[in-house]
Amino acid sequence: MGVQFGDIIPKKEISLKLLRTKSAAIDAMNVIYQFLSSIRLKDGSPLKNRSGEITSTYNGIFYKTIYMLENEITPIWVFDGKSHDLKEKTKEDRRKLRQNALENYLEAKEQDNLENMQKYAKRANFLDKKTIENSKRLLELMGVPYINAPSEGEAQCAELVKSKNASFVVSQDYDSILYGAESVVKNITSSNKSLELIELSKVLTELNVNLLELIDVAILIGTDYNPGGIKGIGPKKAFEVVKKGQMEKYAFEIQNYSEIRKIFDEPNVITDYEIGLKLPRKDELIEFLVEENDFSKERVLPNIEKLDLLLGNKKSQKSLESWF
DNA sequence: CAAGGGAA
DNA sequence: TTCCCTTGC
Repeated sequence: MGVQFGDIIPKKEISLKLLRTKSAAIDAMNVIYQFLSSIRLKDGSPLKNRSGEITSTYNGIFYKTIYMLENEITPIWVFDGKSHDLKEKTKEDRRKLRQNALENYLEAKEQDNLENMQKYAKRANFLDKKTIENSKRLLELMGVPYINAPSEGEAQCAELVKSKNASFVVSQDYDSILYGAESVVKNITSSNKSLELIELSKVLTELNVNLLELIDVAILIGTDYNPGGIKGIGPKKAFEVVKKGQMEKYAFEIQNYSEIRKIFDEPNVITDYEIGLKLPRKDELIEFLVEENDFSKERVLPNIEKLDLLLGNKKSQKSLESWF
């Protein structure tokens, strides 16, 4: 979900072309949940293989990866590790929301209410361990790198940008900038929706704060580690408080304030990882998609060939990561 | 969400 | 060619 900065954070529209030749650190969980809620049949049910296991996720990863490579963007998928203890409440809240949605879905189903079935099915996304493991396996077979973050994926994505192993983060949330990522891109899709670029340095200069102050703003509004933030304080007031140097007045009201600040300021990340592209393992890929998960062979084969071609060309060229 | 096919 | 809509598993 992330911090609700609202309209306060400056962003700009960009074209896909601007991202050409760059590497993207993808906040995998964020994107996978999007796949799960949007890749659906008419009745709102997700795609499944013959055993009833959900395959929308694999569909999304497969086609989005190819789409990015086609546009000369190198994806690096970053998966969450173990979340911080302080996130428990947020996780529990989300579980409840999903459970609620599931109950609403079942009720709509009983009433044969297709519209509500679609609506609630999209919110009742339960992701199991096996789906995550298989997602990683799929990327491996495709020859595309992924990283297991020790903790938050968004923090690891930010590390990749900071170390210039990626140029930007792909996520629908802004949180990566709090971890110090210079660039976050929202809405990388093939639809007409415009791409949105958020640049940390622009955010800081335009709002006239430093990163630590921005983190304080986020904590006042509410983060995953202190959901809800301080009652009565939204984005606008939060900036006022921080700019007037009044953070101390509120800090004591926030449980674990300094610990939360540290999560963003000194994120738990790794710096030793493998991000090279390989050639796809075609036969195993066909086996995974077609045999195990019932993708249509007719549709998958040309895409595997495309992937092979794209990666074959790409492996030789290495570009230095930076803007402009 | 992206691909694919048909309409514009 | 571009747009729109349906399908995918």
